Amino acid sequence: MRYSEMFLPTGREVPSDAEIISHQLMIRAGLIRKLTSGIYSYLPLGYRVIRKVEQIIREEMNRAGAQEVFLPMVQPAELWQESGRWEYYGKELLRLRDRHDREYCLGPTHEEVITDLVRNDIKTYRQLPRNLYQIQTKFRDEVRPRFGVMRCREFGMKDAYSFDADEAGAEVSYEKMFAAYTSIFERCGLKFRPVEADSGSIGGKYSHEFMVMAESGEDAMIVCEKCNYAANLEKAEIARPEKKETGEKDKLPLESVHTPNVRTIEEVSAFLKVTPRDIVKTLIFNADGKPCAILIRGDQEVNEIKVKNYLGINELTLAEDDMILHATGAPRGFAGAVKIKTRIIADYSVMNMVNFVTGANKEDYHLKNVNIGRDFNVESFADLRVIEKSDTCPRCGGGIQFVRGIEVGHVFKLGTKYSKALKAVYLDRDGQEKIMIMGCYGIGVGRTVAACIEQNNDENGIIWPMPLAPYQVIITPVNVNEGQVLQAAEKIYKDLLFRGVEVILDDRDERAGVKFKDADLIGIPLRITVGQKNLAGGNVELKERKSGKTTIHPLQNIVSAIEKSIAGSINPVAGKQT
RNA sequence: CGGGGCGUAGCGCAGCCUGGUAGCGCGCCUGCUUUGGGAGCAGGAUGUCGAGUGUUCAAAUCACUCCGCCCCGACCA
Repeated sequence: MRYSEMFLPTGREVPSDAEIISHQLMIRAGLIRKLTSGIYSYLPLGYRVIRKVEQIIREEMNRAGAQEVFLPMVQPAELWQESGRWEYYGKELLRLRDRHDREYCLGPTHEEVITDLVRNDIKTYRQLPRNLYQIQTKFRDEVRPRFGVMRCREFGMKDAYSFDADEAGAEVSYEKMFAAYTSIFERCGLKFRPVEADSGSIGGKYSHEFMVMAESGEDAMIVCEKCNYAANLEKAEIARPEKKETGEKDKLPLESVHTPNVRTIEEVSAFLKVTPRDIVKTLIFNADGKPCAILIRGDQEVNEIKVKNYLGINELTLAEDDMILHATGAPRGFAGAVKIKTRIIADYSVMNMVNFVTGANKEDYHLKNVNIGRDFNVESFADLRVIEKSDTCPRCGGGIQFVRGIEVGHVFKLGTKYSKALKAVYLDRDGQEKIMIMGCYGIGVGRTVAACIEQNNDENGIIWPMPLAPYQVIITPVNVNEGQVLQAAEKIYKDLLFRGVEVILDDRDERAGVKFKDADLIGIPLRITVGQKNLAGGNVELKERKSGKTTIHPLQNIVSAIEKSIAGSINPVAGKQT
């Protein structure tokens, strides 16, 4: 493409509403423009990158045996009512009505549609397993879109769904997708890692998120320094400690202390001259409408997702004042496990505590020397807290590190959540009706592009890895008014086009500096500079965007040098297509 | 949904407090010079000042209402 004919508006100024580097660069390099909050247009350069990612996804999905479909974006309410998510999904689901006043939603994901499709046309185990995928625009009415295409409302996503006859088959499907995702992100040239994650509102048993490592990432995770355990902070497990028996004689007599207006952990520890580690924090939660007490050591934090999963409930919030009053008999700030009128679940952190401090369930009083077993009993001990720097790997006991990342892919084992609700059943070998086992697998396409920029940029702009680069080469004639220079550049341009290289010829009548700056900003991996000086010796200059290294090549060798460089930096599809 | 901020030329911003001719830089157009890292000089175009209502002789400026956008929080594949 000739630069002079391209729609490629680049900018020098950093847009005022772009916070993170990828957002700034995507606007400055003319990849995207915002239409309205959380909704973006992709310009030609940006769309080329999107298509590169999509193509890699297609190749790897096909190779894994998945088949591409294209599903509707507008979906009838009935289907969502059938799965129960019309009620459950909340405001993120954009609902609309047609001229007949019938209700629809814009698809934020496609479990319902795909399950409906499959249940109508798959009847026997002979037709299983199947894995169908699509690359579609999704709409989620995010509360707060931000970071450009990283968290937006309308976004491109690849979603795949697997249907299996049994658990063992579902496991195989999951493993295949896990492997395909690994190939996809490797081919994109990203530094990433799969981490164990909570499965969120999509539901299902367990899942892995594919995280692109980036400081600006919205997700926090921990990685083990020794083994390959890595997990989202929400999910990161904490090993059960060993139970130490305390002799009855070590338990000091229970004592009630007047603590006027002393409520928070900080206030209590200061008032009683103890550390937060000596206090057991009693949090009253509203668990699907019923109160539940969660005990945890005073210096630690409850992981609400763990609590939610442990209790197997839908909604968990900290209890309102009147629920606390009702459950404890005291206002907020004085809750304790002794004689409380709720279930009591304790985090492992309190399992071995002795002679600790708690609220007294009485206004302005706390208890000292409280002991489990003697003063109260807990229903069970469980892993309910947020992992901390001082914790160790739950698998191998090694040290852990806290890192941040961008979630670009997520693979779920859905089980029968949707197939059961929507009655996606088949007949097995024995003529028995069985429910299909599902899996679902997503990749954020736009987000992958943004994540790539987060990992590959410098003060001059984007540095595309070759597999995602919108163009592989840019030819920069230093001065288009010098006939020989332009002619030489045109010749190289035609030769490269002929060889199938994706190339831009910067034929604009601009000063060299402007062209260099633009070439760097839009991040084309290879730049051929054609200038009077080198040309006099029959040479041109090749500059690598990533390393900044320049090499001089005779005119007749430049095309082969380029082809060699490109071949060396594209990860081809391994193995044959199916 | 709660808190805060912003809306003035394509982009980045000043002007508003203290009402009276709408400005600056970049970009854009024309000409001349320049030509290996965002050139110089000269000339030029571009605005419902987010919208509406009110106060006033007079509103970008003051008041009220609405809309949009951004940030923090809550929420969230």
